[in-house]
Amino acid sequence: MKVWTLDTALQRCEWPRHFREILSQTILTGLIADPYAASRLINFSTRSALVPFHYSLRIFNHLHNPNAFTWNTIMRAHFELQNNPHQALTLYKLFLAKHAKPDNYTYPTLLQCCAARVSEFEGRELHAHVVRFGFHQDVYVRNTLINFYAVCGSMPSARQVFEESPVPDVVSWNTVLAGYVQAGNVEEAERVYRGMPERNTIASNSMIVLFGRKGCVEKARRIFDEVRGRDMDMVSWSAMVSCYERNEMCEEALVLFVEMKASGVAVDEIVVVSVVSACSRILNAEMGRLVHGLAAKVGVEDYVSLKNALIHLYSSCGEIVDAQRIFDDGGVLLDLISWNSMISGYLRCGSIEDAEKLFYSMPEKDVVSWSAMISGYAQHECFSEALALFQEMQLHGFPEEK
DNA sequence: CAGGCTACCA
Repeated sequence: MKVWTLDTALQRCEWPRHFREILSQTILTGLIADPYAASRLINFSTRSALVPFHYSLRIFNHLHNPNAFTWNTIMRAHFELQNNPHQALTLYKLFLAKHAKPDNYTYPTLLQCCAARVSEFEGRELHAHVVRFGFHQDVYVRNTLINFYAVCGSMPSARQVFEESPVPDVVSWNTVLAGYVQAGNVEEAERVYRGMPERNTIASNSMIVLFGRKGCVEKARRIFDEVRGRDMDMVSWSAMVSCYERNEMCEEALVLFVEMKASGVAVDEIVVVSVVSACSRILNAEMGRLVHGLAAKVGVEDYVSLKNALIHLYSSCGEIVDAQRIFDDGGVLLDLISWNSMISGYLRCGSIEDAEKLFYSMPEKDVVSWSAMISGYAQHECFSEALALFQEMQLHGFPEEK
């Protein structure tokens, strides 16, 4: 069996049984000992829904000399597929212990793991490894480093990596800009934006978001109109709609959304959430209902944030039955926010008992759940209940934010 | 053979 035969077989693999046959052929012919062939196999198995993750792991554990590609693949699978960045970093330690040589694809994955864990210490250590192994000139590595530092709130370090880039590309610029946007640093963000060799949609969208968060609606709109002349995308529209909504300019948000639809841009769940929120603010259940219908038409009804926005909308408009229907039909799609929204909704409508029932049957509560219930009691002049619950909260406690 | 940046909610 040759590697190209293996590749062809994998391309045609459609069933778990096929995969097991291919695997046994690879082992029987001894091809599995070829690191390149093994890497093809692992790459396929981690990406394919046909192969359970633990099965891929078992294959990996039996390989004698996996190459960097294979290690990268299995580390990335832990992060992206298993949502376990910690395990990816643990594997990296094993990787080094086996004296395997990392390549230029190794660090982007690992730095993303550190960013996901907001683990500044580990990331700085990786940065040192990047330099030691000579990958600090790689623009992908640099860009993930910039992003990592930005996520950890270390903009000076992010800036330094950026400044020291021999050849920053458009993603480098966008990443450092996004860092300042996330930090809410208007001055530096504007400086970076102005200093860019050329404007691009992603950078402009970031600026719209930043100005929206800072209440500079006119500035946001100016950027939006600039982008409009070049190339705008769904994100530009969503960012501008959200900017209006956040700054309580709900009419403008709705008008822009209508314009967006008319322009033929696809409507997705994210912009719909902003529009539903705008309807909540102005207590316009009828408009919200239309948007709800549109969401169903474009097939984004199951999106949990949309359900939450709709629960909020209907319960704010006194249409508690509609809110309740969304909650009751939500099933496993619901999250903590859904529960909190439904409890607040009941309380707004004066259904203290329904709120209580839900509160006590919650799978888990956070600080919002407790304070919603406590202030709900207080607003309905159930002062002794409010006080009792407050004391219970202090005894019980709640999990701290992440 | 694969990797980096932008939009939403209580």
